[in-house]
Amino acid sequence: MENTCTEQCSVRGVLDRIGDKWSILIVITLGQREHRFSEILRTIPDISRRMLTQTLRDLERDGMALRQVFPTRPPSVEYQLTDMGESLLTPLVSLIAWADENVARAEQARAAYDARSAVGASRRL
Amino acid sequence: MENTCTEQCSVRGVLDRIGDKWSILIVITLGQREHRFSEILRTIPDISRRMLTQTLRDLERDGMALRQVFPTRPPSVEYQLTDMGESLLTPLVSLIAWADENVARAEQARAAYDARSAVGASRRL
DNA sequence: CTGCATCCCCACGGATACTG
DNA sequence: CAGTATCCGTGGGGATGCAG
Repeated sequence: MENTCTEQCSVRGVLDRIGDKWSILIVITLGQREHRFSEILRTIPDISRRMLTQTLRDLERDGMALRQVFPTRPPSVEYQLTDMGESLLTPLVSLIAWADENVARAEQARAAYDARSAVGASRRL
Repeated sequence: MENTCTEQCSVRGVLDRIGDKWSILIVITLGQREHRFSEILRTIPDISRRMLTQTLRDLERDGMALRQVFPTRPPSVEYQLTDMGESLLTPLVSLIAWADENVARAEQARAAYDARSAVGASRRL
């Protein structure tokens, strides 16, 4: 099984779209229920309005999210996942599960590695 | 279920580590079998030696990959996944599967969206 | 409230050349 | 072969201000 384009291309395509800093967080947020613009802003405290708008547009463009404007005063906008967006939740949940199970181990590995490197560095002085 | 730290934190941690441009591709490559440095270089044609080294180091640091040096002339180095690295393959495969099933739909959605936008833009002239 | 425009910074990562 | 070192461009994304 050569991976030069079988797996690689599809993952890369997906990663280029949802592999950015915010897309997945937004998908997960909308996965819980529909949200208004400022609700997402509050749920993901460190995203800027600029990036939220932009990422939401991209998700909409890719058919992952739906944007629904209510002509109230002041106007309100609801965002929700499309079917495709919902379906992304499944693999995402696997990833989250993996993350929960492995963060600790990764952190230990990292600490151990850094400890080793520090020793090496001091030897080199 | 509030997500302000239940899901978000763990995903963010993972994403910050493997969400970069190359990590996942390398994990997938090593998932097929162990590889030497230049083998990976050939499998992922557009990665630079600089980034390959760096990403490999990070994966090693996080306990995802193993680095094994053979003192031959010239020296050779084998990289392989650790158990943790292997375990990441599972959620990754889900993601790849999702990607394969949905790239087409996403592309259509994107084209449709762009077509709509183009119309809107010309109306605005 | 929602969202677009502008300015600006910095770190991600490419190209290249050098070492063990 | 497997890196390391340096230099440098690009663009992702933050801050801010304005508009419907």
